[in-house]
Amino acid sequence: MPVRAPRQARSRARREQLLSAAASVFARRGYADAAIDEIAREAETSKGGLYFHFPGKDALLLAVLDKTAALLRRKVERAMAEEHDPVRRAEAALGTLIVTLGSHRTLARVFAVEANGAGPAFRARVAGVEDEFVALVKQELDAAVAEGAIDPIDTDTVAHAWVGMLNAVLTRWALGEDRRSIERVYPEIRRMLLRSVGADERDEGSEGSHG
Amino acid sequence: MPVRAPRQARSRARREQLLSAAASVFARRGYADAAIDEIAREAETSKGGLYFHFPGKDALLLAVLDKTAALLRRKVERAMAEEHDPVRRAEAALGTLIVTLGSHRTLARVFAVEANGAGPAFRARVAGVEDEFVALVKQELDAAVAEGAIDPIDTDTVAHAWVGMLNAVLTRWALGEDRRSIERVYPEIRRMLLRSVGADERDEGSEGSHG
Amino acid sequence: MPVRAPRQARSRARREQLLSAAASVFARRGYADAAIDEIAREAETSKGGLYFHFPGKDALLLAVLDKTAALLRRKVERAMAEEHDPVRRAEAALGTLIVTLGSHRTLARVFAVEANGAGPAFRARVAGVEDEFVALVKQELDAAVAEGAIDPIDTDTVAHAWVGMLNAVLTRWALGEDRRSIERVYPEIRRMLLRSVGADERDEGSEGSHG
Amino acid sequence: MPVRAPRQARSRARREQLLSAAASVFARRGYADAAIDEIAREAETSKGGLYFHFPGKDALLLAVLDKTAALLRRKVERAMAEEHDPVRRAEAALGTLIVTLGSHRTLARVFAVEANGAGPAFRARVAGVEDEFVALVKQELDAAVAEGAIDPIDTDTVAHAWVGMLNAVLTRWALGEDRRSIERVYPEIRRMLLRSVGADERDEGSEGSHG
DNA sequence: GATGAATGAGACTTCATTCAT
DNA sequence: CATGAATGAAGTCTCATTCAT
Repeated sequence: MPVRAPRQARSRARREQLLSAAASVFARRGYADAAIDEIAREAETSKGGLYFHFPGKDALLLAVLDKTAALLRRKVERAMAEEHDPVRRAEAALGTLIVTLGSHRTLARVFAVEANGAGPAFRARVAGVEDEFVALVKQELDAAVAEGAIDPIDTDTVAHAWVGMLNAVLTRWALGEDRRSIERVYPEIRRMLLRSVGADERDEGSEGSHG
Repeated sequence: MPVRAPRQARSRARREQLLSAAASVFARRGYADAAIDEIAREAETSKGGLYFHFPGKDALLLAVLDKTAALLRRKVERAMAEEHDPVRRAEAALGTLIVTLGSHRTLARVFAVEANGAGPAFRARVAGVEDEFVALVKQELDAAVAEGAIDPIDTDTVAHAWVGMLNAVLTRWALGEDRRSIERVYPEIRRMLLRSVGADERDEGSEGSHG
Repeated sequence: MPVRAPRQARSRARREQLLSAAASVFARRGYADAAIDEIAREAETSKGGLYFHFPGKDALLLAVLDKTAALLRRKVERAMAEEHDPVRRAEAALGTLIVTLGSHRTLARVFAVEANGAGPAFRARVAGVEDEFVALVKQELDAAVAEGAIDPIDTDTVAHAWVGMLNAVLTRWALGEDRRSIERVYPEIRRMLLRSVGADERDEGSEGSHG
Repeated sequence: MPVRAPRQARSRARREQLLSAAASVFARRGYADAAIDEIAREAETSKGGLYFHFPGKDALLLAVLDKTAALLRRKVERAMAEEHDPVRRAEAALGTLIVTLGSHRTLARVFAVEANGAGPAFRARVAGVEDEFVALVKQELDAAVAEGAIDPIDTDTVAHAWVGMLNAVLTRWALGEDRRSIERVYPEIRRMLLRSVGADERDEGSEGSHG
């Protein structure tokens, strides 16, 4: 079946084009003001073509969200696997989030901003992903507390707060209101976060391989 | 003209009704999905009546935002005036933000969530207000550093981070995804924040008068 | 309130205009091919104006159907009230149906043809009206049987058949495939129907006042 | 070319599959709401395949109509050939129509209902077929009048009325609003029709072989 | 012959805004 | 000041049809 493969490949490529165009338009105009027409045009296809691949505008946003989530998961997992110390693993997770979204401003904006203004279903999707990362962080904080590396704290609240703070930083940056490169700001943030749980931060120089 | 005063009063009352209805509908439906009709109905007036008081839907949201900002400013100023120690003043500002929005879920939601999904103009308005509070906090942190009360830090970044974290906490809560009362979570957050700048937190029992 | 009355009047007039335009377009194009745009244009208003009065295309058809049904009911009731003999009353009902729809080709077509091709909901509406008339006829046939005026028959089946035949005649005529005036054909049909139940048809000359 | 025959056979089989699927979907959804996709799926082929066999949706309906007409013609001719008495021949024609469509609810529905709501071209096709049967019936009625078997009547009108009534009965039944089996109702209808032309109906027991 | 991705015209519907009364 | 009917631009989505593979 020499026809199948190329067909599937083209189809998948179209899907990616559409997803990427959608992210771009959502980021530029906001979900509500994004026109299907514009997305189709930017993906160099037609409205009908778009609807062949996605059942509706909402599915498009959901797909962008899911794709972003998958990307984040992949990167974070890899980064955490390289560390063994709990605090460092937690910190690697957060740092990877920042670095990854920090290099995809479009995705960052859709993920951190537009999804929130687009209705409960989308918010829920993002919240679910956030919770995943909160759980990841909490797990490491628990381990760190257990082995006495940091002060005994309410790890759930702190994990939420850490992820929340990153979210806030990312949101600000994604909105273009923070001119400084996000990577430049992060070290100070990290120092703050570590200090907030009484973690020792002597030997940070050795890592810097997020992303 | 003895008629003037009551007329003005009625007019102002209408305005308030409309503002309150708008906040309520924006919070419930989101800005994009909020119908002018529904706002008018909830304010017990007509579409035409609404347009007499506000030139458009956007003006309505902007007005809600401004009203909320004024409320926050008022409360925060008052709370800060009661404290003299820089760290405590900073902390009073943040606590007041939390307590105030924490008791106006509707406003919190419009301010922290919907305004962000509604377009650049609205975001800018909110960002401006946030910056005010960042500046306020930074000013106190600078003073605290100067008098050696806390570690020497990048006060700008930390101020942003603090306000950002509060924003994240508020957003989460406003979206109804955090079941716990916001006041219950805040003490742990505050402890974290103070610790993150190396502030001493011995004597917290003495204050509790935010709001 | 000198404003109220004229406003309501104008509103009602618009509604009628729209209903009439809808009937006309539905008859001309068929329900599926009727464009809201065309109906609005023919009613000399705008698409939005139409949607202010009717929630959707379906409601428009339903309203036309209901209006037609009401018209038929009114006329038939009046005609039956003028007769006292059961067979004549039954016959008056059918004759009025014919004469009334026979002078409103547009309504006839919408009622007898388009409603059937437009989906179950519409069909059901028409079927309900048909059943009303079947019941009316059956009731008179039962009376006629009871007093020995006609042969003992399955009055239910016959009533259905009578109404069905009229429907068939009307449909044909409404579709424009029967060039003869419908009133011209009806006498022969009536004779047939009466004969089909063994009714005596001596003195028909005295009546002719349907309509 | 030994390949020709099987190829043609396969092609014809496809056509039949498509026709049958089309009838089924038209009956289920109505012509306007029937999706080419669904027809193709039900025929276990693809959209492109369908378009190879039929130039368009309309051709599909027309073909279903023609097929149905051919079926009816065949059955009616056969049934009429078995009778010699004019009235009986007329009656055989009608009875066969009822019995045949009565055992093909799908075809009945497409033929008697959907074709009417689908536009002039389709209506005309059905009307043409109806006229054929009207002519057939009229011819027999004329003969019956000529030999004095029935009253002198307007045979054209009566023939139209007879066919019309059958049509009404079939329509009702096809729409599923008449729960009784159509064969069960027919005898009473037939009695009515015969009586309506003054035909004697003593010896009905001998026939029952329509279909 | 078959497939299914792509097209694009056109449909319905929504809704912020206007304005005569 | 208020009302609510009217406007019309803009948007999402459907689907018969085409065509490269």
